[in-house]
Amino acid sequence: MKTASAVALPPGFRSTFFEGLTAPEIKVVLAAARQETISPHQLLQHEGDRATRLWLLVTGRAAAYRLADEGGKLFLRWVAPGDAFGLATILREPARYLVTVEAMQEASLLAWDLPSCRALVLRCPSLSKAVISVVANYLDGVIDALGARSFQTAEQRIARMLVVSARQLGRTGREGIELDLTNEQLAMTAQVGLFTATRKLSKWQDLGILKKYRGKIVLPSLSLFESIAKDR
Amino acid sequence: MKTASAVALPPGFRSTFFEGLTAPEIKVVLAAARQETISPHQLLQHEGDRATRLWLLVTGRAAAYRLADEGGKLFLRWVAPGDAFGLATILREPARYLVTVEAMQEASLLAWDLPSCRALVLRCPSLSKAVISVVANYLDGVIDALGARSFQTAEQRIARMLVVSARQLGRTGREGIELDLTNEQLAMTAQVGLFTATRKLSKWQDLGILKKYRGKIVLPSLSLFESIAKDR
DNA sequence: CGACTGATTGACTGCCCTCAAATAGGGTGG
DNA sequence: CCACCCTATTTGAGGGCAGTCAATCAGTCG
Repeated sequence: MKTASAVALPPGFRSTFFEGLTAPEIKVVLAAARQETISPHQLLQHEGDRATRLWLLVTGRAAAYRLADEGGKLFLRWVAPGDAFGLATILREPARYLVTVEAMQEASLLAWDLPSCRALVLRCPSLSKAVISVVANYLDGVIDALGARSFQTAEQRIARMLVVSARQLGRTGREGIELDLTNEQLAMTAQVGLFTATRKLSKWQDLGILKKYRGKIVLPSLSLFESIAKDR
Repeated sequence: MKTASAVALPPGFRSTFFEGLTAPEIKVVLAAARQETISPHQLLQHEGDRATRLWLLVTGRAAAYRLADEGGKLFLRWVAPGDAFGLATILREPARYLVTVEAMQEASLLAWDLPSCRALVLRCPSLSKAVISVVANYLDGVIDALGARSFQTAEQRIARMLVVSARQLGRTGREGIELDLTNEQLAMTAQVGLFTATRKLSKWQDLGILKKYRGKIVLPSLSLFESIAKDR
């Protein structure tokens, strides 16, 4: 039986969110989804708001962060295609979003509203486990970030963030992995001052281990930065 | 029908882990538990090990941390009576503990092994939601810690940790809230050098807003430290 | 009364943040 | 095609928070 809203996924689309679900379960989940589109700088969810939507990013890019008291943003992680968020929607009644998620590029996503989530969680018992998996993953990532912030130097954190970002949103170009990041964005994600980030990048460019363009960084080799991030 | 191992809980024992479960469900869960005891400095779980046990702390105190590369410990949170951990055990097969949990005092706990967890999760659908709640809670706490590390001064972090610790493991004495913490422990939990912690505590003692003894801190008023932690 | 662990204080160092000012890239409109 | 603007980037100088080292003191327990 066909559903009225046939969801179109890009060929080869994979999501860890679906791992652990059976094929029929995935079909049921997809059938309940609505497809949406969003523009850069728009908020997908705002921390503290009531959780009424579960999302799965299909294409594009978003960032999850928490707002600090004085207007600062505490970057938490990139949201890449295949990543789910708004998971608080699964919980029982009084659930609120933990973080704010903002689109960085034109993005398309799947969305499930509150009634759909409640229905799905009853029909697919594995769904809860999938959610636990994803949340545990986020937790792991944030703990890593905390460790980096506590035990690593600014240089190491920047190198680490280059590696992490490259894996999540890097394109493979002819000179190496291309990253669409401004110095300011990199600084924010690596928990480092803007000027510190600029200095380190300049130094690395002088050393010839990366190339910089306006709003773009090209890394010929990731392993170099992996060792900078770990060592010492 | 009575179970062979009747679990004895202290009067008035409450756990957020049980919120959202119905009374019969709680009974089923408790019936499957084994009661255990552990001594200070013993590890309840070790990060990276296969998750084979789900725990609920009944009495005593434990600490969750992650081991850094060079032997350092990244403190994550206190584990107080009513707190559950080892939640990775609920997940499907290849689950590993995310963090290390160490008993700080003589502690008694409830434990569920892998088969019990699998059985329980089938019998109690709400159990998964309870686990998600708890993990989300941990995530929230770690994000807070990351924000503190990024945006707050050493002094603010120490004040914050005094408040957090007082809430979780403070006793009410005649002079105020008593905390069994050494300077070194406080420094570790607040992500601050030992000497920095000592200096701030001395300063506060000179100001008369707290009293120190060997291995013990007494806070007449929490709100003072709340404002120190937030302000600026 | 030793021995050990925890606490204290001072002096020094250094990483990294802040501020100021100038430069360069890339797109737009005339 | 060029002038212009806005934003991203670069570089230098300075300063402060807090971490490190060293040495001493104090409390507790055997």
